[in-house]
Parts: sequence; C-alpha cells; structure tokens
Amino acid sequence: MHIFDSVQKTKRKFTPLKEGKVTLYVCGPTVYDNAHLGHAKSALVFDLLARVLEANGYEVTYARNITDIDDKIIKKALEQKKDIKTVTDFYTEAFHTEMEAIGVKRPTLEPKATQSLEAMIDLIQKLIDKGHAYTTPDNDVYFDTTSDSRYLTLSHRNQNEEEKQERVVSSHHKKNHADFALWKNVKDETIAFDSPFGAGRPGWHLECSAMIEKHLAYSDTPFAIDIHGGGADLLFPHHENEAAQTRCATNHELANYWIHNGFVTIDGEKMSKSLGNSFFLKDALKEYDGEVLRFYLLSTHYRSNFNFNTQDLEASKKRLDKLYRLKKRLFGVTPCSDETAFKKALLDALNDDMNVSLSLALIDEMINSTNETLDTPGKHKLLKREAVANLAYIEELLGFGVKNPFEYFQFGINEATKERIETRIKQRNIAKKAKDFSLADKIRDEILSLGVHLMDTPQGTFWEKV
RNA sequence: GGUGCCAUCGCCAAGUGGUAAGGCCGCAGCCUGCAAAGCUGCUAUCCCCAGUUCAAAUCUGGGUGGCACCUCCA
Repeated sequence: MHIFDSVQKTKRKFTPLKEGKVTLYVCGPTVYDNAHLGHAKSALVFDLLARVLEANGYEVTYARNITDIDDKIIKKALEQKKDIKTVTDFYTEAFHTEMEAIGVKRPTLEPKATQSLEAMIDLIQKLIDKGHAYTTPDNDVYFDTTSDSRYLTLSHRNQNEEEKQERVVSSHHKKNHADFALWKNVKDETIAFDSPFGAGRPGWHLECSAMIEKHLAYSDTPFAIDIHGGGADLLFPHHENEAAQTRCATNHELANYWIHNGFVTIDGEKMSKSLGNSFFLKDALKEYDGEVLRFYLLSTHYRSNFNFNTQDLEASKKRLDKLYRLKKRLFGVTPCSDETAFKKALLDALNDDMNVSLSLALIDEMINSTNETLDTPGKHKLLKREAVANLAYIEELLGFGVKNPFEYFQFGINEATKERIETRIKQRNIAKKAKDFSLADKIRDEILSLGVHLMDTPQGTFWEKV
C-alpha cells in the first residue's frame, strides 16, 4: 500500500509502526453548525482510508475528535440563548445522522474536548516545565514557537523578516507573532474550566495533541501515531502547531504519515462558512440519496479540489444506477467465496494512494462484461456467483451498493404513490395482454409524469425513479 | 508580497518517460409491440513556447490561466 505524505510531498510505501496495527487520527468537526459538503468529503476520504487499511488486514484504531469547546460555539449559544451543551449535543447528533446517511462508519474513538481537559492540562504543564510555554500578563498561556527548532518544518514555511518585525509591534503580550494560545484565561462570564493556570479555556490546537497522547500514542516508537489526517487547510497552522506541541512535550514526533484532502468548491471557490457559500449536507440529503452523494464526493481523487455541481452529481447517480441494476439482475444469487481477479485489481487500485477513479473504471468494466455475458443464452451460474461476490467486495471496500436494489430506485417516492404505481402497472399488464397498446402507453406516460420509468422484462414489469 | 498545487475529448476524470483508462452527453445499430434497461460500434495527442531523449501528456526552463494557504476553516 502506498499513500501520499503531504509533509514529505511524495508517495510513500506504507509501513506501520507496529506490525499489523494502524493508528489513525483525523481532525473532526467543531460542533456549532451543520456539516457542509466539505466536511462530508473529508469524513468520506478517511472512512475510505480506514476501510482500505482494514482490507489489507490491519487492525485499525481510528480516532476522530469532536471539538465542543470553541468561541464560535459560545457565540452560537449566546445567540440562541441556550446552554453550550445543548448546542454541541444537537450538532453532534446531526453530524452522526448525516454521516450515517452517506455511509461513513463510526470511528473507533470519538473523543470530545470537554472530556479531554485533564490530558490538555497535563500537556500544557509539561510544556511550561520544559520551557516551551510562557504565561502572559493577562494570564494566558502561550506556546513559544522559537523554542522549537523544528517549527515550520511540517508546512515548509519560512518566516520572513518583515513579518518578524511586525509581530513584535502587533502582538498582545505574545513574544512572537507565530506563538499560539494553549490556555486562554477567561475574561468574561461565558464558560470556563478550572486549571492550575486559572479558570479559562484551552486553545484549539491543543486538543488533538492531547487526545492523541491519551488515546493512541505509542511510547516506544519515534512517532506517536501512524497517520494523521484532515483537510488541506489544516496543515498550517493547525497541524504545524499540533506537531510542535507534541514533539516539545513528549520527545516523539506526532505522526509518521500526513494525509490532507482537497477542498470542495462551488463555482471554483472554496466552500466555507466564512464565505457564506456552504452547501449543507442535510439539504443535499433531501434531494439525493446519501449513497449517491457518497459516490459523487468520492469519485475523484481525494487530493484534488472538487468542484461541486448538480450536473456532475446526476452523472454520478447514473453511474451508480448501473451498479444497482446489475445488483437487481442478480438479486438472490449466493456469492462464491473464491478470490476473483476483479477483487485483487480493485484492492490494488485503492492501495495506490486510493485511486478511486481507476477503481470506478474497473467496476464499470466488470459490470459491462457481466451484463454482456448475462445477455447471451445460458445459465451462467458461476459467473453470477462471482459477480455477486465482486459486488459484495465493492460494498465492503467502497460502500457502494449497500442498499436493497429495489428500494434504491424508489428514493423519495411515498407509500401512496407506490401503491398507485403498482395498481396502474397491473392494469397496464392486462391492457398489454389484450394488445391494447394505446392504453398501455397512456398508463406508462401517466406514470412517467410522476418521474417514474417502467421497464418490461421477462421477469415482469419493474419501475424506477428517474 | 511569501509559499504551494493544478491545466488531459462538449462535461467529469485516470494515466506521470514507450506511443491517450473509465463515466456522462451525442450519433448509429441489436433487443423490445413501442419504450426503458442492457449490449455493440463511433468521437482527443494531452494550455502555449523552447529544450533533454531513440522515445514526453509524462522530465527541464520560460510563459499564460485557475486555485489554495499565510486569519476561523474539512
């Protein structure tokens, strides 16, 4: 298996720190608002990574945090006149529901900031003791970036002279412009936690380092964990700062491999809450099956930027439809248990830095050749069983085709309409038998106006939402 | 301004030194009462210029265009 390490900027062969095991940490959401398509993309990418690692036989411990301490959360709670916890619980649950809808499995661990305060305080104390952190006159605790000789080696930045001069002037008691808060002393009555440094709140970058130490870190390897992931915008300053805290406090580097996914854009511009062009997952789920969104968002390489538009989404849906039609065609067939050439090729493609595009090409070729054979006379028993096994593998690895194929094609149709369609189909079949094709066509047109296609097959008449 | 990424058929998108995968759309055909679905066939020399090489979409240099990070951000 090879993955592209965004710190070394090269595709590297993956070798775990401990034989047969993988520790993976991904930066999760700050729960103050609904998840947009960008959050979905990131969750999807690392869900796929975890699946591929597991398919390679690794025992994967995957942690994705939930940031439930944050200024934006406090702001939201004040606006809505609600408790912090009411707000964070609401959005955490929404996140879970929406992730489930797009087939993202729950990570092994989902640590929350509010449950990790002790670990964060420990980490700050270590940094203070070792001279990497200092307290300001305002009683904030800051990380001293100049105390870390390897600072900026992760994101490959350099501090230019101009910036260095400017920062002395503009800083609020910070020694250096790049220094960041580990603990913010509370200056209002909103929310505060006790600590040896006074009542306050932890800085955002801290929680990931603390959670990794608490839940995942090895103590006898040069790196705390195997893989750290997140969106490309987190490389700097978030991951740079995490890495600095961890190496300075613990004497090991944070992660052996770093993976960053590309952005979801709209009209070529990054989707973000601050730009106000977010497309919320919950809204997309009203229009489209979650699996269609999964397929679409995962259909291009994870490191590329992904320009969202509904035309491409529709094209993706048609591609997924083909998979489900084959599934429908093979409904009830027992899979064979043998290895198939297809399965091997599919895993090989995904093992190459998650080459989903190549996997999709392989899947389409498999679907086409299976359909082709099925169109010729004969029972094709073995081929059918192999094809079903292949489809099951696609489900397991990529999470495509997990639904009942008949239900998949009925997305968004209510029960009353379903009954009406079934009744009309029966009437139409009577008309067909009587060779009254004008009535049959009239009924078909009527059903088509509901957005439903009829398909006459030797096994009977089926229907699908267009 | 600093740093980095990207540019392949109408659209989406693999390939990163050996002569252009796949999907959508379109056209022609098979099948079908007619459709739908399925199947078959057809459609690019890779932003521009120069260079390296027996050989480049793939490497180097220079352009042009787009995007991102440097502030909260998946």
